[in-house]
Amino acid sequence: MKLATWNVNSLKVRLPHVLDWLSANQPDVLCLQETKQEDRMFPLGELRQAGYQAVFSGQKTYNGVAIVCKAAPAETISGLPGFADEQKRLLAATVRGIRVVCVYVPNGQSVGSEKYQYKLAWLSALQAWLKEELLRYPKLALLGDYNIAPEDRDVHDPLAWEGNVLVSGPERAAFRAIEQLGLHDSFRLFEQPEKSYSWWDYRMMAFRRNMGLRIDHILLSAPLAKDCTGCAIDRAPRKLERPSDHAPVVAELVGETRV
DNA sequence: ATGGCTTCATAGTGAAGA
Repeated sequence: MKLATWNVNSLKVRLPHVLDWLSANQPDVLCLQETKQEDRMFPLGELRQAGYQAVFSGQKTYNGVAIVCKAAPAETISGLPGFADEQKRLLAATVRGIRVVCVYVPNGQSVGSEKYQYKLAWLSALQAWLKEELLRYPKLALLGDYNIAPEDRDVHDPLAWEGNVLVSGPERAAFRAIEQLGLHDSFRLFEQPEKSYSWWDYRMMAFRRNMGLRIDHILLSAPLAKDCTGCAIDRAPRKLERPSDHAPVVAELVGETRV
């Protein structure tokens, strides 16, 4: 069982990359963020031809999430229950007995801004909802672009980034609060290369210089974490022409998890 | 260097991302 997440920064532009990546990697589930596409434009036909089904919640220009999967998705919900929000940032579906939650956490713009407050409020609502969702679905995976680098080792230059949005204390505290629900950062269950990142700025040749942040994560509840055999960031698509600024993250689970 | 790219909505630039 292979679970993956990828912020594609426009599914319209990145569809060829996504189709190639699906074909080469054959994940069971791929969560997408920043599809930036209304639902009526979603490329369901192309994905079906590649052997995938999908649920999606999109909008024009900004945000937008999708869960692409081989098996049928069930019990789909979109949006954070109890949190009024125009922005399409959350999608949950049950796939082969696993509750898959796909999130595009707000960026926050800058510490102290209105968008930063919205980010913290959103994360707080997410945490509260997850607490309930975990009671209903003990096998839960939370995948997405968290827009939080949890630790200094997830930041290429911690000093330069100190206190900045994506690394600030309150954001990291929100990340830890979610972990404390019993969700494990699958990437850190294993030994990893130094300076592992999932996002690099388009500017300054940041990718070539590996000036990145690890802000895309796959968190697993205990019953899934114990079956997790590996987690890796796939830098290959970031090297392509016209890449997304994010790389896919993949977690592998042993065994056939069924309802 | 408070920018550097990239995308989108637009039709010349501006917002937003991270």
